[in-house]
Amino acid sequence: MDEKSILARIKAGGLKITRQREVIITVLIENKGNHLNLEQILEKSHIYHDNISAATIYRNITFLEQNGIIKKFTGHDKKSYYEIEARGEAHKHHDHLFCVKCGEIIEFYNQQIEKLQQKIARETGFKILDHKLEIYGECRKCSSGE
Amino acid sequence: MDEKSILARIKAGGLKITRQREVIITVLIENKGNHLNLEQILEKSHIYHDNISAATIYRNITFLEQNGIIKKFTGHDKKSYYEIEARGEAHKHHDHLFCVKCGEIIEFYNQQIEKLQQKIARETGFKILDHKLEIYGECRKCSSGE
DNA sequence: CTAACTGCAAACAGTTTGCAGAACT
DNA sequence: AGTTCTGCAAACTGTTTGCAGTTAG
Repeated sequence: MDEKSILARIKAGGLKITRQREVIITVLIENKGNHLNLEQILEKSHIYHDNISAATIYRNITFLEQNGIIKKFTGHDKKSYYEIEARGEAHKHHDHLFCVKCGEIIEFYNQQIEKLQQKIARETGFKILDHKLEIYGECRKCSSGE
Repeated sequence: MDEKSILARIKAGGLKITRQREVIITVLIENKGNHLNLEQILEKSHIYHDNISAATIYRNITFLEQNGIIKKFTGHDKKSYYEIEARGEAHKHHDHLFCVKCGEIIEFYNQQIEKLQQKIARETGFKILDHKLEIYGECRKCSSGE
């Protein structure tokens, strides 16, 4: 999903294109594949625009999340992290490995795990809306030489 | 893990057995398999003891968590939930299904998913320390009749 | 022009902490 | 007695909200 179509989506929602919104989206796209918390978004946004407040970021992110443009998750540190959805039409869900030493976050996708979840849901009579698999450990770098 | 051995563990740590600690542990054991947040622990504790404060519960829970006696996780509602570890020696990890409508939490365990995670870790050079799989959806009751 | 948006500061919710008194051993 | 623990209230942190002024369309 590129900036243009996100802005189009915003307009379609009867909302306005503001400098702040553009900047936030730019920052998220530039960091596609990363996972940013408020501070980080704030910091990076200031490169493009002097004064963007936390409130504005939260408000915009809420909209983006509700429209499936970004995905939010809560880290061990109780902060929320945001990540832009790379998906085209085929929504390719992915999960995360967190390195507890250096903080690196690695994405992965495993079809079999996704399928097993569907199986569990069937057995339990559960209708899956979403899921989140987080693995914590040490990445290659940290567990070898440090 | 029963109340007796938990209390023994506390003593071994050079700590004292207080009425509040006993009550908290009793409550957690009575609700083995459930997942309680602060309010719930507080409420259930008052059945046994008039005046237990939130601070005391947090402080004790921190100790219990650090000693692997209970497990904590953060719900979508940003509250922390606690659950006593049922494990004997063979630590049987389990994961959770959350009903977004009624709030019910169902546990499950799937050996294949655990194995696939190990496989992913191998491929990524990652050393797994812990993991968490949370599935959100509607439980049987809520998705049928309501 | 006017409805939506923003920054600010105050409000919130969950959790943590300092302190003086209470309780375990 | 001496140390650890507790309740209380105040402090903290991340997030949300009300408001008056600003801006996009």
